[in-house]
Amino acid sequence: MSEVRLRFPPSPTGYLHIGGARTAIYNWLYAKKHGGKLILRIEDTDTERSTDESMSGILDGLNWLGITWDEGPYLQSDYADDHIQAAQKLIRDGHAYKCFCTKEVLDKKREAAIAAKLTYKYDRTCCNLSQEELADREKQDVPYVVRFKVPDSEGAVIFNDKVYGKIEKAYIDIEDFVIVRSNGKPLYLLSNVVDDIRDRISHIIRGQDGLGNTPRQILIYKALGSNIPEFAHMSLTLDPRKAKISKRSHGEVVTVQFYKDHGFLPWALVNFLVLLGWSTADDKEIFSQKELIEAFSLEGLNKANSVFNYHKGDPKFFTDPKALNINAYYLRTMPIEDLTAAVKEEFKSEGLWDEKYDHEKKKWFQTTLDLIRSRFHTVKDFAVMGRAYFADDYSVDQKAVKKNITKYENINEWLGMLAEKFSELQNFSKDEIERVTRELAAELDIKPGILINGCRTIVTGQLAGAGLFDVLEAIGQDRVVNRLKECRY
RNA sequence: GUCCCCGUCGUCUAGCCAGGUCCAGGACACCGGCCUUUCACGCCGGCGACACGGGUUCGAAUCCCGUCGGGGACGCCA
Repeated sequence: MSEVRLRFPPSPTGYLHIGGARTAIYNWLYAKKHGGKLILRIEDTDTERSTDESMSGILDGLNWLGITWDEGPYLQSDYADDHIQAAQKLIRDGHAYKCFCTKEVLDKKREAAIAAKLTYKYDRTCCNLSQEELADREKQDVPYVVRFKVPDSEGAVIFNDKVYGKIEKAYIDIEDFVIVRSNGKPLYLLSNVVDDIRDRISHIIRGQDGLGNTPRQILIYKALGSNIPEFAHMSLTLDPRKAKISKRSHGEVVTVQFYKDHGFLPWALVNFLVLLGWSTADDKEIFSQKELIEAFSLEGLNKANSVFNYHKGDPKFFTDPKALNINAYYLRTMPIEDLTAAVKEEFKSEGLWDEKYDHEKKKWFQTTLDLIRSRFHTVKDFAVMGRAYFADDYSVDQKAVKKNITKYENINEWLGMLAEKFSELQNFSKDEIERVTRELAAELDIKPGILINGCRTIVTGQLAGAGLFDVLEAIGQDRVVNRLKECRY
C-alpha cells in the first residue's frame, strides 16, 4: 500500500539532455533512498516525433550514468486502449464530453479573444449541446475531440507540492482541456495519468514546467477515482541568459552524450548535476553513490531555477567550470584501479592501449597515471596532454618551444650532452637522473632550470608537467635518450 | 493578455519554515602568497551577495505588503 514507486517518463524525441538526466537522477535517488522502485516509461504517443534512435539514445545515456531502473522500459503506445477506455469512462461519468467544434472555428474564437484583449477559454459550446444535437452529430459521424469537464463550482484545485508548498488553482482559470484527439488518439495529460495509476506511481518528481499541468491532472485522478500521488516539482536549469536549456539552442553541450564523448566520468556528471538545484545543509558537495542516496532529500531542493554556467566559445572552459572541476577532482582522487579502467577504455578507442598495461606493465601504467593525473580535467587529457608517456607521436607545444628551446642557442648541444650522460647511467632512477642533470648544469655553468625545462619540452612536448625527474624515470631511459638526441620540435 | 512560481557573491548554494549567535558561511571561477625546475595538486589570504521600497519588531536575509526583475504554463506536443 505504501509502496514507493517513481517513474522517469521521457519522450523519445531527442537525446537525453542534462535536464532530463537531472530529473532521472532525483527520481532514482528518491527511489533508492526509500527502498522503492523506479519505472522507466517511454512516452511515445507523439508518433510524429518519436524515433527508435532517440529511445536507444536515452537508454544509453541512463546506462552510462549508472541510473538503473527496476521496471520497464514500458512503451506508452502499448497502452493506448487503457487511455481510451479511461476517456470513455470519464464521458460516461459526466467528467468529459465530446466536442465537435472544428479547429478552424476554435482558432477564430481564439484570435478574436486575443484581438479584443480578452482571455481565451473554450466556451463550452459542445458541453451545452442538447441530447438531440449530440445524437444528431454522432449519427452524422462528425469528428470530435474529448474534453475534460472542469468543475464549474467556485472552488479550486489545491495540492501540497513537496518543494513549492501549497499550490492553488481556481477552477475558473482552467479550461476544459482536450484529452483525446479527433483521430481518436489520447493526449499526454490523460495518458500520463492513466499510466501513472496503472504503474501505481506514488511520487512524481518532475520539472517545474509540469507545475501547470498538475491541477488538471489532479482533476483527472479525482474523476477516475484514484489516489493522488505526491508531487515534487524541481527547479529548472537555465542558460546564463536565463533561457531554458535545449539541444536546439545550445547544441551538444547540453546532451549527456557530449560528456561521455569528452572524457567525463559518469559519476562526476551525476555529482555535478545533482548539485544544480539541490544541496544539503552541511554544504557537502562531493558524494559517493552511497553517500548521495543517504543524503538525498526533497527538502534540499531549491525553488529557484539555477543556471548552467556555460559560455559558448570559452577558450578555457568548454562546459560549466564546476562540472569540470568536479570531474578533475574525481580524476585525481579516485582509486587508481578505477582510473585505470576509465583510461583503458579511452586508450582502446584512441588506439593507445597496450595489452601489457594489464599485465607486466600494469604497475608502471598505474604509477604513471598517478604521476600525471592531478593536472588533468578529463579522461581525454591522458591521451592528449599525457600522450608522450604512452606513444611517440605526441605533438610539441610551440609555446613551450619558444620559452624553453629557441630562447637558448646552444640548447640542442646541451640536450645532446644530457642524452649522452643519461645513456651512460646504469641505474636510470630519478635520483641518478637528477644528479647527472645538475652536474651537467654546473659544468656548463647554467641554471639547472634551463636543462630541466628544455628537456621537458622535448621529451613530453608539454610546457608544464610533473617533476621532471619522475617524468623521465617514467618514460624510461631509451625513449628519453632517443628523444633528446632527435630533439624534435 | 490570463494563471502559477521564483528572487542571497559572476555561477552553484547555506542560512529563511521556529527573527538576535549573519556588518551573511561554503564551493567553483578570479586575484595574491607559500611550496617548486615548470604547471597542477595542497595550504594560506583576498575580491565578491541578502533586487528595491515600505511595514511589524528592542532587533529582519529571515515575518507582512507593494514595486521591479526573472522563469514557467496557457496546443487536437510531451
